[in-house]
Amino acid sequence: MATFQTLPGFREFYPDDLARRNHVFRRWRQTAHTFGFSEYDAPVLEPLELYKAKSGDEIEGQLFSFTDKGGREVALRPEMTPTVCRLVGARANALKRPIKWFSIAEFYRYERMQKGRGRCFFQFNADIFGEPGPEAEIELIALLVQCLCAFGLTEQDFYVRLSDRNLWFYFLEALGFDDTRSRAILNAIDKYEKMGDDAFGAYAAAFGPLDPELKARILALLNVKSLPALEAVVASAGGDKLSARLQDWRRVLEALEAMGLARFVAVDLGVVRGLAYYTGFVFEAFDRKGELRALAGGGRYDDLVQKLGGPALPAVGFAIGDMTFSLLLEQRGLMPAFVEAPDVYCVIGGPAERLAAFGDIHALRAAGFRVDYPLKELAFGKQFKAAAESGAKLALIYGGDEVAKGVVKIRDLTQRTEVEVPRAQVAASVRDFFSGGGH
RNA sequence: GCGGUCAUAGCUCAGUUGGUUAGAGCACAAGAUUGUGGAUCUUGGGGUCGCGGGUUCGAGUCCCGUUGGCCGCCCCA
Repeated sequence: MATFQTLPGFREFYPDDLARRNHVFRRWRQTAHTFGFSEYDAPVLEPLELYKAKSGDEIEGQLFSFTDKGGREVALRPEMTPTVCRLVGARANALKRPIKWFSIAEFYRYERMQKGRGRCFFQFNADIFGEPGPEAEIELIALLVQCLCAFGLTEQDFYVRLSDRNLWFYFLEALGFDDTRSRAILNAIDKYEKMGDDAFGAYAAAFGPLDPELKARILALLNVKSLPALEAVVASAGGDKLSARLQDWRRVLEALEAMGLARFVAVDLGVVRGLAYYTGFVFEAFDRKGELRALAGGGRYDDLVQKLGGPALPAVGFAIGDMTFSLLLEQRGLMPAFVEAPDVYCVIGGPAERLAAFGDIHALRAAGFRVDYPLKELAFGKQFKAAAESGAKLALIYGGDEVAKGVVKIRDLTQRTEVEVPRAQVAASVRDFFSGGGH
């Protein structure tokens, strides 16, 4: 047993683990690029003040924070949003619009370990800046859905719950609640799913019991599960703000319908998301079985760039965490077994054949194929076993007979078929195999 | 921060009312095996029984503490 343990909540990635992690990151990155998002990165260590400014002083208890040797109060980043707001804010006037950015980065939070949650984790973050209308939400929800579908997940596996803090505020305003009371109500709504009626206890303690009729109307909105239901409940409250807001809802849902993504999206006003900096649409992705914590979450935060010292700049963003997401992929059998397999494994007869093979091995590698071979002399039987276990699609066989004839035997390890090709044509044959739908 | 539960090989686990030198399967390595597939057989390496203290002639086993894992609460940007 090793003398030193990893710090609690931290993870080590042995090659198999890292292969899976890289597989996930690679798909996320590809997907973001297909949507026209640009990748950025930023420091892991930031001034503590950046997070206090965004979330308040209480946040410090949940950060890895300390004083550095220069006396600066610093913290390991617990999220990307403040950082990306600073980056975009600093160059807001110079950046070509729309600003569509993403990152894949590690974050740190000083919290208790739980299933799907550790003290360090990775997130895929995507944000759109400078777009005040629901077009940004449309683009981001579509990206979120595709980031999950890219792994083979379907509407059977997950869905996105869409809600709207603005709609809630307008609705509560129409019911006669002031801003302070509205925020207390939203807190109750956030907890309602878990706590039921007790969720309104904090409100009652602060402002007195909630009028039963008002409560009934709040619960009516909370239980809305479709656009027609939303329209009906909202119509009962009336008001221009609300009807304008419904227009945004229709645009979002129509667009997602047109993309063929409506089956992934559920209207659900029960989602309001905890911390209060969201200013409009909010959304969260969950597994359909409801066994795991949230897969992803996001929403609009139009005031945050300015609050952090930048210009007024509307923004929408979301993040997918790697831990819960990987759990879901494993549960559904969607994590590939051979994410790090070589393309080609060479079977080599002896020292002389090894020298012959080396020329092809290096040429194939230089051409971009992943090629492996046994580092020391092994019996043929073991080499074929090693080739099969490696996950390679092809074996190149350099035996005494082949080398003497100036050929290489190419074995398709999946089909269990073999062909002999002249040495000079090995690279071309391998290329044909892999470009011809051979994998 | 609170509560429950657990800790024996890289992994999954046995280990009797406390009793010699702590075991198995898988994995890993070598051989059987000098030309064709995840097999089989043989052999091997690998453990301060999480750590520290206590009880005892004797502790993997009982007691206390501690560290860590898992599950839940709080929180979840």
